[in-house]
Amino acid sequence: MPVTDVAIDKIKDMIISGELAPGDRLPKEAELAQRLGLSRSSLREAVKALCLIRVLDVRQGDGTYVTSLEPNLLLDAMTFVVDFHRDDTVLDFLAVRRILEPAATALAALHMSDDDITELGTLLSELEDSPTVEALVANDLQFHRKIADGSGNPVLCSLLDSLSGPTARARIWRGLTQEGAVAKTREQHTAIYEAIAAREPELARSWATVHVAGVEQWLRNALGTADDPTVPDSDAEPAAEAS
Amino acid sequence: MPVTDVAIDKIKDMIISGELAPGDRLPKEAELAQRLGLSRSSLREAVKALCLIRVLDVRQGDGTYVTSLEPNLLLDAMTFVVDFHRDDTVLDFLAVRRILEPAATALAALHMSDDDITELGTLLSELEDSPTVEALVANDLQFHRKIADGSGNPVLCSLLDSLSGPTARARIWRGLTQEGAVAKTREQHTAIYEAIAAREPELARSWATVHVAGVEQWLRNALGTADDPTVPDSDAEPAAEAS
DNA sequence: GGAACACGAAACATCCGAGGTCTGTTGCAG
DNA sequence: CTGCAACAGACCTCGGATGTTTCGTGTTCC
Repeated sequence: MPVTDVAIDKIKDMIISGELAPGDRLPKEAELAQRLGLSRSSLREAVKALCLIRVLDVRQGDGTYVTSLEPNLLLDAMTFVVDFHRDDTVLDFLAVRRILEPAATALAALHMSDDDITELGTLLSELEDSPTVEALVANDLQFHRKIADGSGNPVLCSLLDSLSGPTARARIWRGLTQEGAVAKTREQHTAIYEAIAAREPELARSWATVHVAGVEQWLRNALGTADDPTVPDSDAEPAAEAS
Repeated sequence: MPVTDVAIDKIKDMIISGELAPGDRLPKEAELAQRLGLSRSSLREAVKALCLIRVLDVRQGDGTYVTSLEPNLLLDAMTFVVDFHRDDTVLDFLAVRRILEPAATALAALHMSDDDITELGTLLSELEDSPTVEALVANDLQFHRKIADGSGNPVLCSLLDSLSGPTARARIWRGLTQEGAVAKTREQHTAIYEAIAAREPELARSWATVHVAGVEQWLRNALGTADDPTVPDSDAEPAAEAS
């Protein structure tokens, strides 16, 4: 195993074992390199990798620190990963979102504060009648994020946020607007909001299901998949991971 | 922005734009470094970071390649991230699993092949009466993974796999065995299996819910949280990241 | 003729040392 | 006490030298 990977594991262990707590500062490059038994160059590779997944945070002129390690921070790094996926796997991501979003919406109907619900309503009314695509995407993102946040579970919130990354969503919206489905989507958003405001978790869940399923259905058609929407290819699925 | 981060974005864009397809080989270090306008050292940091999240795969003596970019590969990197979380956030992860697992189980009842269901049953019968903790964890992991795989959605499968990482699960099992809950868990596993075999998605979903909720309940008590199980701390959540 | 071995080229792994840039602190002047 | 300037510490970037691994090629032996 390359020394860099060893260094990554060592640093990981130092954090998990508690030797390095969130917010702690790491020894300086030269010192840590000597302690782990490798050169500064190799150590920097390890640090950079841990930086990408938001475990470490380096500040030039200051030092290298362990981040807060909060779920939202670490899960946010997943957005980076989701960006790599192509159109043919977007449906799989959307299917997961179809599971999580209704659950989050139902939780939000139970746990959201009255103030947050008011803000949710404001968000809806802020949208103009003929918004730009950018405004639509931004508003849609905020709306769903606020609900996810209202579920009270930071992991669930971050996961949902990552699943429908800006990239994928922008592309979807671009297509939706071309078919004039904006009004329909807005109606559903309003219905979700009202269900949450009425503290009706099951109603909110149902509307969320309808909402996501609608997007899924549209996307499925747009991608040219004429299969039964409820039955993904079960037999046609090759056994991967063979080797 | 550091040149290394720029390089990461550049490489990312090359992949997303299709200039580099899955399985493609990157130009050699020196060449790519010159093309991106940085030194080999800095480029190596970028490559190492992309390597950690399984986007690139470097083989010494051969070259650097783009991985298959399949969901399971990329989501597997999340296991690394989950490892960093402490006990106080385990409940949040478990809550998400409580949402996903029943859905996956229901899907499995619909889509799993007869052969796979047979294997699932074999898995259950393979477990001895007084298994070691290691055997229990391994068996439990395989059981749930096989169901997740049977959902037909690779994203859902990988996500579930990451959520209940070996570390957290091992710790949970260690505790469960101490209270003699093994028999109960096995009964639930059997019930889930039978529901899937009977092609009863709703029954399978319910058993899965019961199963995960049981673990959640036990863990909540073990952690000493006497709060209302259905209401996470919504108001008590401090606004971190202030600075 | 085919297979095993030896050699060499290509590419990554690791290290080193020098110069640059940014940040936080310290000390002085107002 | 406040504001500015110089200083030291820490990370950033670079380019080259050397080691290690892999793959392809050509040769030799059976």
